[in-house]
Amino acid sequence: MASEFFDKVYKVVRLIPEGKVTTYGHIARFLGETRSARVVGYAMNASHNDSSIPAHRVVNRSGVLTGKHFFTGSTLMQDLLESEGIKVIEDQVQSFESHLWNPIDHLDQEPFIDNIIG
DNA sequence: CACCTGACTGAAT
DNA sequence: AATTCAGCCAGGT
Repeated sequence: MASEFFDKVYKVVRLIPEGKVTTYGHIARFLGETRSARVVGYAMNASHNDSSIPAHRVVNRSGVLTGKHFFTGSTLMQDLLESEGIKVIEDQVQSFESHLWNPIDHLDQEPFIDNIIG
């Protein structure tokens, strides 16, 4: 059962393009809850069952795959990212900033984002 | 019903 | 520069 906040988190995560990643903090900030980054992570945990949510594209602010332990197998999260063209070494996304997709940067370009904030 | 914990982060010390 | 603290939400004990 997802709260309104969780629901928004899921919608944002689903918008992350292939080959891109974003962070818990960016999502939280985008939703106007800068300090709820932790809850974003918790939302991902809660959404663990929903395969439509590309949780592997969400990493922490350093580009580290903090949530990989929650994926089946020890390297699935990394494999998924690498299959999208993102190189990962020791749980750390390489060229992290160049792969970073910040939803806030797309506020003007992505009309459907308005639906999320609603 | 009170307390603890967790895929985090920015500010304060 | 490194470490600690507080804040956020939901679910479990």
